[in-house]
Amino acid sequence: MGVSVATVSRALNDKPGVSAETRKLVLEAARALRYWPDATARSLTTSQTRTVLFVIHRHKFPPSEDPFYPRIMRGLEEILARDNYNVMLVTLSDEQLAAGPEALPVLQDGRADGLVLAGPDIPPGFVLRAAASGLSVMLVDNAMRETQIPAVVADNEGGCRAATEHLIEFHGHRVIGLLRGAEGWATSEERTTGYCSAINAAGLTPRVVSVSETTIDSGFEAANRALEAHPEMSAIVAVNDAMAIGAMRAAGSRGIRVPTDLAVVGFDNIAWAKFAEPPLTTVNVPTLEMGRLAARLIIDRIEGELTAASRTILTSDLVIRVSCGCDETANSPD
Amino acid sequence: MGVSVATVSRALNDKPGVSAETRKLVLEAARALRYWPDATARSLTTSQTRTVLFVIHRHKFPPSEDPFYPRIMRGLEEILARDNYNVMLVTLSDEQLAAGPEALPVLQDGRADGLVLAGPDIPPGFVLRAAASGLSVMLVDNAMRETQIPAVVADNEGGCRAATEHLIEFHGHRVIGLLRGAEGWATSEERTTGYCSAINAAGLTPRVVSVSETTIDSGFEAANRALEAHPEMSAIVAVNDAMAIGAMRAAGSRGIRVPTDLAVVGFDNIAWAKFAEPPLTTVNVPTLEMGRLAARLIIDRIEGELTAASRTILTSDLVIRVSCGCDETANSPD
DNA sequence: AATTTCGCCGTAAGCGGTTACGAAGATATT
DNA sequence: AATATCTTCGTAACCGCTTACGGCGAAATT
Repeated sequence: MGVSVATVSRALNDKPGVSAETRKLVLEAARALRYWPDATARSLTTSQTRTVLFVIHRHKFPPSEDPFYPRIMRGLEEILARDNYNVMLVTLSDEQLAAGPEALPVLQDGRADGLVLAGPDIPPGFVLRAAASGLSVMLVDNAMRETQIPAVVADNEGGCRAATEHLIEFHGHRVIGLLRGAEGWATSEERTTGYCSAINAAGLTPRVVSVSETTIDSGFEAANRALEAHPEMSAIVAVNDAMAIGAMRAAGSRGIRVPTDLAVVGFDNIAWAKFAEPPLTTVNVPTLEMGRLAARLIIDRIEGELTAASRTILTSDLVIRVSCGCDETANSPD
Repeated sequence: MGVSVATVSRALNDKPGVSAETRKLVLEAARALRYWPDATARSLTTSQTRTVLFVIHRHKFPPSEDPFYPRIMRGLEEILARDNYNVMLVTLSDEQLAAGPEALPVLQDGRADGLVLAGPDIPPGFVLRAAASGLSVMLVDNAMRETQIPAVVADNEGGCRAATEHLIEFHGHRVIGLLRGAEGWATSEERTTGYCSAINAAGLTPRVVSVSETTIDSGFEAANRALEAHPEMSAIVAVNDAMAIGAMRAAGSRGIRVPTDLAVVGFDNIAWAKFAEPPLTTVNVPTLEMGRLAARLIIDRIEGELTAASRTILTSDLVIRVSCGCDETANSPD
């Protein structure tokens, strides 16, 4: 009603310089006319888009057995949405990852304020160059110890140590095998470190079997190798749930009962661990929380309130189910 | 190198009116300077953002047991990215869904060219009003028969009919139960229809048990009810894999062996169906393809090449594993 | 009563592209 | 050689918003 665009802008953005009554008038008119300021035009002047990119290796976002990264993305979106930020999904092929961020228009054309790089498959060079290109960058489920990029990760080492300690101290196991993945995969390395530290602290001998993949089938195979090499083995820790389930199958096929004759512990607490036969004791990775935290941190970065590098380690706690020999009634929540 | 912005714009956009040599010069310069046209500014003039929103009920995106919708989103992203489109994740609460699209800035501030509404939880009113607001709209995994909105869905009826027919014709079952979900859930309704049509065509009697949820536990319970009511039942069809797994557990707890004494078939082909004990025969839902197809269709809509309403039904084919009594070697691929 | 101060608001520039329009040079037509 | 046509390219307006700046009237100060 005869009020200038400048005043409207100020009123809608809670900026000073508008009287209370005109502000109210503008707000009411905007509501009545269903008027929403154009995000594009706004971005052009403010040079902030209020969108962040969730960047991930194409093969790590589904198809995969467990919605690990989707859950992270969901946590991210949940918190970002609260602050009127949006999240775009960007899945990248090996070639794109190798070519680097400069070759990707999405990362270069000013479409986003920040990147959340998820998963350990993002090459260090990619991360560094992305960070150098002026965008706010966060890592999730990616260690990159060597860099200064802020990251949020699960406590892989602590979680695996806790699981191993539980087997030793609570159940009194003395021969405990570890089924681990390929060398170079940081997550597997860290979990192995946790296992070894618990084993060594108790004065026991590590029994480690490595396989290149971390699937049910490779867990099956690895468990068979472990049980053949050490028939006296009474417990197995696997670096992920798929391998643990494979290990339980291997035990079954050899007439070894879980948990009576063999305790099995996994890692990740995938959705189906609870429904395995028997329900699998595992280490929970708080994926939703990882996403939520990453959201908070990248918003702070984008808005310049946080500049220091940080490494946030979320605790991964043991979810006790029957496969480790505990009573089912002793279940921790979920 | 002494060339105007207009020429640069024309060269970069493959527009006519630029000589081949200047075009080459511009391209080279752009590459050398790592110059990318600003997406925001471009959007402002062209009034197209090249982004589409993947809208879904917050509880249907993970956390959930199976990455059903994430896989659809991935298929969507894959094809959209080819055409330089981007996809944003928007999860909505019940209240937001009820309030309607007008109340959501993301849908109103010109941030996107189109919406992909996924899952059956989007209220019809929401869909209609979203479509009326000028955005291109697509439905995925959502029937909405009554409307004119283009949709891509799985062939729930045909899939369930095929599964039931397989049990009747290939294995000769005569008493086949159906474990279905709550009334009003369209997917469950359609699958039930498919079951009934096969049963009726064979001159058999439908044996249907309804439960309000479709979880492993409710499948367990429903199967117990079905087996008690009809001890002669030799096969069970469940409207999803979780219930089918519950049914297999119920059989096990009653000393009924699967598939020897009871055949079980699920629906959805969730990731873990393959690893169930025994591996579950089920009906595959081509989630990736649904996403890919939705991408193609919404791009066509956005670019105005497609205006007619359409309903695309992707065939859901039977994945034969051992739980229906077939030999494991008869496996179809994945 | 004249002046200063201050709150409120409008005018206009600018964000970085795209594109209609017109100018200028090259080529074809007479 | 003069004119018409075509190609190539630059100038400037515009997209819808934010914000620096200045104007204006009311309140405060002298």
